[in-house]
Amino acid sequence: MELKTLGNALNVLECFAKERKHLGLREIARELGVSHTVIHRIASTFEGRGYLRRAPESRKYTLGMKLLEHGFTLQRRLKLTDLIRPEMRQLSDKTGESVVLTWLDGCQGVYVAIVEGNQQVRFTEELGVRSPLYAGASHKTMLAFMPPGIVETIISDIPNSGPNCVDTAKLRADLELIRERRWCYSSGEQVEDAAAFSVPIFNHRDEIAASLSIASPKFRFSRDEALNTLPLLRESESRINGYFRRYHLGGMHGGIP
Amino acid sequence: MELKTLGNALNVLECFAKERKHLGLREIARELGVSHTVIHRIASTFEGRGYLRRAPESRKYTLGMKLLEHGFTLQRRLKLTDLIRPEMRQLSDKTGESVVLTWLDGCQGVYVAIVEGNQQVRFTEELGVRSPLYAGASHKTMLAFMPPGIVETIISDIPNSGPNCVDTAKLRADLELIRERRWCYSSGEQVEDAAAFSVPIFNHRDEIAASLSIASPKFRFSRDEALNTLPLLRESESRINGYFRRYHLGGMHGGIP
DNA sequence: ACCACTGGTTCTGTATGCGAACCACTAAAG
DNA sequence: CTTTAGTGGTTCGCATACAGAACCAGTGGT
Repeated sequence: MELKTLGNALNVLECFAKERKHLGLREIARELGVSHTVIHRIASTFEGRGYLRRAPESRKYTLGMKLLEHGFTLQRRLKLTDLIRPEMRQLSDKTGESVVLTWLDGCQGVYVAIVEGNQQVRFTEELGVRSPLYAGASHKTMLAFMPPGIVETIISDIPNSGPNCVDTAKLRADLELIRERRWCYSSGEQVEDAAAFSVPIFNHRDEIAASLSIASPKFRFSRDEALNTLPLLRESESRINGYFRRYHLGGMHGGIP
Repeated sequence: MELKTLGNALNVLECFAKERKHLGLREIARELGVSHTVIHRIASTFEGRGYLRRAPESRKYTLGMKLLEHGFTLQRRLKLTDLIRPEMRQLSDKTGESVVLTWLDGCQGVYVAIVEGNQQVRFTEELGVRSPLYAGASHKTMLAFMPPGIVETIISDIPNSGPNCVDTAKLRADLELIRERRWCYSSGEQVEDAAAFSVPIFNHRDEIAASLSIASPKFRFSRDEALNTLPLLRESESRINGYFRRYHLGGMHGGIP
């Protein structure tokens, strides 16, 4: 990070990312541990440019529409709305389950598109959520196809104790299997009651770029039930892979943070 | 605008909003009329934080996923995905035409959600596009219900010659009619070959907040055909209005820029 | 080998942003 | 009613963090 002012400003913006909607000047200042005057200057600059706005009554700040605009530009650029989401919708209609596209960004996975199934009980997840690559079918599927050096670094960074601890030996075996089969099934790994079935998506340079998953409550999505959907999943996979190749989407799995 | 550095940084970000995907350092610098060193510092800060990223081959910069995240947060907060878009989908299915939600932001309208109709030829528009309030049914519908003082200011700011010139007398009459009927039909106004039929959406404080429109190629959407859809439109209007009230969405039509 | 680019780095003067102390205001507490 | 503890907003001197010229290193074209 180079520019301190800009860094501060982005910190401010990211305060709003968590579920808190409205924040006061001093509230932000306290959280970031800087003077409230700093925040004031940042916030009013943001406000003037539409990145933040203020609730008329409480006078607190909220995210502004400008960010929605940028988000839309990006969605358009990733061909999400016009190509990929319709394809996902088809798959969801055929299987009745939720379909998720997870994008590889640096060393994390981001849910960028979700089409929910038509069942009463169905898997659902918040868009834009980021998580590390070593848990859950959608994420491990991507990890498996990353360059070995980077995979090593990521694995060695996994906390080997505490709530998020992972058996790295088993993980390595999993990754090997995923590479072999080009799919991954997991149950109750990332989300307690959910199971997912994922296949990898590559970019035009054959680098791993994303993963496409069918996700479901685990009681009706055993490994066998998942495997039944493989032909349908493969069909969508190949079409989406086509889009990635044609439009040079994805890739650049970036350096290690 | 208070902070120069942050202002510069936002300018950089907005360079990418136009349809150009990849930009080089000096390219941006030239456009903004500042030293390329400035842009370099800004860009690398942004890159480190995920707001920009670089294409591995061309080494040029592009928008980063972080902006997608913020966009999603905002969409979630506006209840777009879970409540409003499904309602719009229903309306679109019933009418066969595209349905558009236009949000009031300051003194401009922003297209925040579009559900396209099922017809071969149909109205389509880019999400996130901003335009002034004095043209097009969706925008005039909002203008009509803004506080009279602000309406005056907006009208007096309309260029009264040139390509975007508007007959302000006629506009005033239109607005009067819209207030009376609570709907607005326009044809070929904002988009040459399109017609639109709009109703206003208010927030919990009964301030104008958005507009809901049916949009169609104008050859199959005459004024009479539009009026036929009024009952359906009203139904959706009232439900969406309910969401706006319940969740305190919209409003704060802000000051004059 | 040259030129015209590119992104990246260094260094210095000064513009610029920082922060303690200051308002003016509101809402709750005494 | 006054007090107090909040709030957002403002001021101003000082130190610093940023701007920009000049620089390097790399690349692709001629």
